[in-house]
Amino acid sequence: MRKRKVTIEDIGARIGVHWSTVSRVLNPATRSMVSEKVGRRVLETAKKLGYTRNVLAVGLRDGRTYTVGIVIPDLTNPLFPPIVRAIERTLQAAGYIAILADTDNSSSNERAIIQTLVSRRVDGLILATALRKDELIESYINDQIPLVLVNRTIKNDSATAVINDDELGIKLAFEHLVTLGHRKIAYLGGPMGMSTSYARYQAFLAASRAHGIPINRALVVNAAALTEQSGRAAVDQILSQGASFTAVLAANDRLALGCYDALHEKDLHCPDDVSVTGFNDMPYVDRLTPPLTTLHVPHDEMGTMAASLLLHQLGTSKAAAKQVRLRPSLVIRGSTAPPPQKSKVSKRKKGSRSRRSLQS
Amino acid sequence: MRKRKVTIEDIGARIGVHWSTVSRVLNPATRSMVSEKVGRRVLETAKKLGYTRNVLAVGLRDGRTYTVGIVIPDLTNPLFPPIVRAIERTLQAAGYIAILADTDNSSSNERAIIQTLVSRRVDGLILATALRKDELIESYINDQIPLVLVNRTIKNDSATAVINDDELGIKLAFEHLVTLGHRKIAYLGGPMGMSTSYARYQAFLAASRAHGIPINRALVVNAAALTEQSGRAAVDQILSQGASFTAVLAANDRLALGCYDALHEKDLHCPDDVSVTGFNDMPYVDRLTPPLTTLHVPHDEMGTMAASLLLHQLGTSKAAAKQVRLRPSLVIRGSTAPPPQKSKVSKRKKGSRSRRSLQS
DNA sequence: ATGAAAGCGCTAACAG
DNA sequence: CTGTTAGCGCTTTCAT
Repeated sequence: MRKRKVTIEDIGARIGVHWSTVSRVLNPATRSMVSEKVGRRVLETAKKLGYTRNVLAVGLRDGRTYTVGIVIPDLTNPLFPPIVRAIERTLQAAGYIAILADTDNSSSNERAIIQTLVSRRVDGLILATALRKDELIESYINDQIPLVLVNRTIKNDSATAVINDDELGIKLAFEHLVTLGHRKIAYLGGPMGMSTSYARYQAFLAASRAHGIPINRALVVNAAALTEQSGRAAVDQILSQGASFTAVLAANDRLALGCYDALHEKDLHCPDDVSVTGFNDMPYVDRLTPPLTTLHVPHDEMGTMAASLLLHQLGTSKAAAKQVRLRPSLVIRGSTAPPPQKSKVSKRKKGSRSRRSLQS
Repeated sequence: MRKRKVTIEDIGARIGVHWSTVSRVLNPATRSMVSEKVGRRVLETAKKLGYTRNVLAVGLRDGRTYTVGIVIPDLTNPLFPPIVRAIERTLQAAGYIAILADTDNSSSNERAIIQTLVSRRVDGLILATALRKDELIESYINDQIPLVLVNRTIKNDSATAVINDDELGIKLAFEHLVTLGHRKIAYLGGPMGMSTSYARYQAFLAASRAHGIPINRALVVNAAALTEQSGRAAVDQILSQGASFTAVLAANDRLALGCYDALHEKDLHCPDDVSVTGFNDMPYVDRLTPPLTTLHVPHDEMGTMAASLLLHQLGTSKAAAKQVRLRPSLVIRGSTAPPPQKSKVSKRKKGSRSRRSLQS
């Protein structure tokens, strides 16, 4: 920083040994090559002079930076901090550090950011930004850049990834609703370009079939973004179509929150009029009114696992792509209950009956 | 990464010019020294070969890494993501990147982490971990390490810092409560070792005096941590002492949440029985029941400002320590209301009257 | 306008 | 056991 840093040469000069000797002492692996007393003196003066090894020089020399880049869409999305934290912790324990970059949900940013990361010679990348069809990521895989995807993955399984078992999650939520007695279940999904949203949507369709519940297209919306705002808009849209439903299965907690808003505005009560489920178990959703029934995903484990997989790749030069799916668990809270005797939804709507016939 | 990266020497060899020429072309500042046509050819082949400049080598050579370290206590505390994000955005725009490190609220971790950061030759540090008496930070300041404190600061004003105007915040909250008619206001503070908690506590005392409200020690607790858990414990403690109050002024949103819990458990209703105010306006506190009245602090601006100040320090070699205080604004939501006609708090308690006499 | 070479701090291979 | 040296990739003087 400001004042010139002390180097191994400085400390060598100070006690009259060559800097290579100093280097040996300072390096655990080679410490044994040096005599006891010289070693001690080196260590002493190193401390006295306040020596800190220049990791850049080391990196330059042996082509590893012990640095990995973490790329996420948006740090203020409560989903990510726990993941990032776990990644970091794991990396730190292995002597690596993390450069965190936020793409602001823009893939043009993403390109530039990853470019920066690469030019800084990160040893590997952990990306939470994958799209199902993601040429950028595929090109990095082609370039043999060690890389692990987290939370979302790309279409073909060419990447190492740590994701949720989305099918299981939706299945659990669906079964929960059905067990409560729901048959008219609206689905609030996300952008089809994301593996999570896609898988959850497919799982919803599958679960409907499995339970012999015909799919009412008027009750299914895949929103353009996983935000409260688009969740709200989606529910408004469903409501405006007048088809009746007693539950909303949302593919994501934020969508579910948007659903809360839409219901609230229409004076519909959750869970008395409409049950709602989410996905992710974001921090603080247990403190909402009502507390959100949702799928808990093990964020910590997700981060830890992603970091471990990357570390593994960095160790063994050639590792096959590998997918890990973590099992979410259903957390039943206050937002789900048996359906009302008489559904309030679309009661006042004209034509709700004819719409309802779409169900078959 | 895996395959050897292409260097300026590679591209020079490819078109038969010396690498120093290539370097000149690639560097905007020296591009003009090179002939038009050579320049073009260099750029072309650079692109063709997929050249990415090795920032490590540059860093080693001219002693700057264009990297700054961000140290925060805990990324999963909703307070920090917005700040970190703003810091990052600002840094990125200036060609810097951020290494993020989480101390896990442990100052022994912190020491090691900053050590790591320093050994990686970060150009500067942004710390959100300051204690009022913080020898570690003081030593870094002595070492002339460019450094900016954010959110919290150290006792003497020797550090550059971006903090809240805590006094103003507490004053606003207090006035709000007084205006509603509250006179028996409990205070929920945090650890006195943190500048924020300290300042807010002092401000509470000052505000009480200013409004001629005697301080009832039984209504004032400075909790050991800024968590929901300790907030809850603190309110339990106040409640158990039996002194009556109609409002709780919490020094922090998480403490306020803990207060919600404690109240809820005792069947006390907010705001009908007890009003509650927080501080920070964390994400989602507007969605609680009741929505929390709190002090909004401009997290983005805080991050942006901190990054800018650091950037400034990195530019001009010698900058005087400078404090920036951002003004919080009161956001009135559903957790505050006029006091009840007859306070339910401590009604059932024996001896509450004698306790109350402590007020004078 | 371009080539040559020094040097940033470090590790490892090679010599004693 | 310890000293010498090359070289990681780059920028920048100094020559030409």
